[in-house]
Amino acid sequence: MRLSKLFGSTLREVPAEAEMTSHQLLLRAGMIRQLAAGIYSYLPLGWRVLRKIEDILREEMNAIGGQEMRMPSVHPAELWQKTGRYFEAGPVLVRFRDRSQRELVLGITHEEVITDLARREINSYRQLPFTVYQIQTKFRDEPRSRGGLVRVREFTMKDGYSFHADLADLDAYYPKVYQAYLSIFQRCGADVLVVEADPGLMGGAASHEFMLINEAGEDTLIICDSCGYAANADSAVAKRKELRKEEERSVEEVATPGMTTIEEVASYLGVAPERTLKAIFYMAGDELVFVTIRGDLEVNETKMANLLGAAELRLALEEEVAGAGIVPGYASPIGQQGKARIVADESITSGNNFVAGANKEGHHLRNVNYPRDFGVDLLSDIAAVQEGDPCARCGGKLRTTRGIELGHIFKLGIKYSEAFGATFLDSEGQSLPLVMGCYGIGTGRLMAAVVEQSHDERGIIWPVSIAPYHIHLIALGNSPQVGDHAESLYREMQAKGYEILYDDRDESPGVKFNDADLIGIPLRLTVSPRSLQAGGVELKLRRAKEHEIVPLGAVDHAVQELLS
RNA sequence: CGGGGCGUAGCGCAGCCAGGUAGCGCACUUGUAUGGGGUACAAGUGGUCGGAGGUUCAAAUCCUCUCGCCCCGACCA
Repeated sequence: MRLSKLFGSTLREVPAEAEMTSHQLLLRAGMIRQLAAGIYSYLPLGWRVLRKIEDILREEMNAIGGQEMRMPSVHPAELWQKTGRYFEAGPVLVRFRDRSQRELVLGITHEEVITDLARREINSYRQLPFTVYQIQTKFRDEPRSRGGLVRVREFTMKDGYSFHADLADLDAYYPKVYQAYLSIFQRCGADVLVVEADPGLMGGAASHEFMLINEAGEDTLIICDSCGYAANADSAVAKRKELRKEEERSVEEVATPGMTTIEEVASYLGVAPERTLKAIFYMAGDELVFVTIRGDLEVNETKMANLLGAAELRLALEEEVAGAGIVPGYASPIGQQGKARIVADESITSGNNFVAGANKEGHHLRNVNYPRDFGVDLLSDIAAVQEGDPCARCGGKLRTTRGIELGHIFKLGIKYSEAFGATFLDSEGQSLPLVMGCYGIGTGRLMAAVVEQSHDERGIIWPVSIAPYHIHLIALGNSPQVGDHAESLYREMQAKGYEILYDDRDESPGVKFNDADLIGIPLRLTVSPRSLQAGGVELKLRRAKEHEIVPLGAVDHAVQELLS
């Protein structure tokens, strides 16, 4: 490709809307352009990168038995109503009507469509197991897109689905996908950390996320350096600090005028925060939920939402709390049955003689004990893991970091097959639901992640595997000799099968070098009067500092060596 | 959805407070010179100032409404 003819140009200045490094570089290098919030065009250079990522995805998915197929992006709403996700998904799912008033949605993922297909196509255990996948456009009307390609509304996703006769077979297949994913990310040049994750709206028993460690990432990760435990903060668990149990004393009311926060109450009464019970109120849909947790801990809202099976969860307003007959700031878990659903973190069992609210303005209670003094509707682990907490597995110190989710794999189980009645007959003639797994990777986000990880102050540094071209050929000066050599080198390398971008523009050396560094093609060849005088062509790897001069006849060999 | 910021030429910005018929840098076009890290000089092209309404003799500038974009948070398959 001749740079003089390439559609899409490099930008000297950073567009004002770009904050994240990958966003800035992809825009500046002429790879992508924004059309609307979270909606991007891929220019020829960016598109080549994306297609190379797709090719790697295909190879790796095919290698584990995946069959590529393609499903539509517009779905009948009915399909989504069957699983209930029509309502659970909320405004992220775009809904509209066609000319005959049929309700339609834009697919945010394809469990519904594939399960509906499987229901029709699969009758017998003899057809199992199988895996299908597609590389297809999704539209999710995100509350907020951000960071260029990191979080967009329209995006391309590789989504795969496997179907099994039983859970054991899914369990046996799942690690193969896991390995294939590791291989995909490694080949694309993205260093990932696999973490245990929260399946969320997808449902199912277990899931793993493949995360790129990055400060600008949207997810908080919990990591144990001593045993290797790694989890998304939304599902991470830690060992709880057990408090010394004292002899249970009887409940005693104390005046705490104006003290409504744990810090105020604890210091006023001279007790440690972990010797108090915190009360937090949520609205799950339109139900008021009273959460009680040890004073030194925080609630993890994702764990909460999962526990309650709530699609929508938000902090309750003070009026909503007061309206239920509970005194905000002095709420007590005692005697609240019927006013709200009472949810407790397991930490309330880890100590006793707690300070809690008295449900009376300006008063708290000492020596509150569970279950002696109050009952709860649900008792579970809903505490957020914090930096420095002890690891649940080995007791080591947990640390937190941020990450970008590049891939997510789920053991779905029978959630969808049950909803659709997707069953098969086993060898004994018994009708059973199909057991499913699903596996997703966002291609554009992966592209952005590689840039996040692999760049310097001058621009992108593509790995050979997904670089838009292998070679960036630069001709300097306007001497006919240079021009002729560059032209014939361009043709020769093209004929040998190299993907080569030839900067044939009449630009100054500085412009050409800077553009080459910005675009980030792995190998740069320079032909100039100076290089010819030195004996040939200058070769330089984008990631290297030094260059070498190679005679014209030996370029092919040297290139082959450098690119492998 | 809550908080903050910004919409003026393809990109980056000034002008707005104190209304008077739009400017700078880069890019682009042409020419000359230059030719190893965004080269110099000269001459040019390009904008209904996001949109609508209002105030005024006069609106990029003041007022009202509206649309869009970014950042933080909420949310996140």
